[in-house]
Amino acid sequence: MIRWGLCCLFRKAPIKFRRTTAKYLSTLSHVKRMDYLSEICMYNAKSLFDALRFCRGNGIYAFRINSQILPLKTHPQIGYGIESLPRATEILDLFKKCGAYCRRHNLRTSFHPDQFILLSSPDTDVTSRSIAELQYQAEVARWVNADVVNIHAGGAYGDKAKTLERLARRIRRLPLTVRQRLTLENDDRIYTPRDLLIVCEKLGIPFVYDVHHHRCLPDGQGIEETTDLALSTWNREPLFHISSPLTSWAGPNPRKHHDYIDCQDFPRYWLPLDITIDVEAKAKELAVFKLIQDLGRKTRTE
DNA sequence: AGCGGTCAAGTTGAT
DNA sequence: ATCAACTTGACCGCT
Repeated sequence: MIRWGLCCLFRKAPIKFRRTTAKYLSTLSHVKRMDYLSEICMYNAKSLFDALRFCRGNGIYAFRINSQILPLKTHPQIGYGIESLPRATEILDLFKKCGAYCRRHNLRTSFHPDQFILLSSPDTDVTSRSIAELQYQAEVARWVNADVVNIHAGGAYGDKAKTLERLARRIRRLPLTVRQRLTLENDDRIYTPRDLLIVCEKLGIPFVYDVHHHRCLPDGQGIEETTDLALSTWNREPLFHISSPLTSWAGPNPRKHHDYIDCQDFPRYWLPLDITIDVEAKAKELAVFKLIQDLGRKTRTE
């Protein structure tokens, strides 16, 4: 059975997550700043519970948690520890309640730190900030029982092979809480599945296969072969990504995501697999519903 | 109440 | 050398 995954937000369901900016926070006194952050973190923890309840009620059993769930947690100037927020225990308990809910109802959660999180950079300031961010996301992952913190390999820095070696070294040295959850995903500009599968196999890190990125940046290996190789890197339920191009595959920028998934883009080979598939589409939960429906209709009429 | 400018971060590639 | 793209809604502050 496929476990369908929703990414971070909702199009129609009235569930929102709040954020703030470093600029605004820096205009507040320390006390006011901590109060404000506490309020947002509390709100987000409650929203996460709402999100999980919505997903469970609608047949969506995987949910990707936004990196900003605790906004600006590792910002170099205004970063903070959860324990220094007012009502920290209440916030923590809410997150742990989300974790218990996931365990009880077989929901899977994951994190996907964004493009600035780079373990492969030659700049050690960049990597140490990235490691701090990964530690924060892994910490929240522990509270909510998330088993994936998924990143890309980063830039080429003029030499992909050297960069991948540097990446492997940094991954080996990560704290266990991070490394146990870390996964690598192919991107649409630089690192293909073929590049990353080698690293993943070598390090025992699972590979998140994004077939849309693979189509944007092919490597001569087919979808079926890549799927099999990706599956073999997982010591738990595999996680894959699907999306469709905004305009068309022939258009100027097929990398941009569409509101929905064109079920022609969905690899038939994936249909019988026991995997999680995150649906990366701008119509969010509506896109998940539509894809499930379209695939059902299609397979019935064939 | 509504709208517009703005938002932590790095890297690449177009100009 | 500079700057948009990547991705992206939600925030604050001003009208």
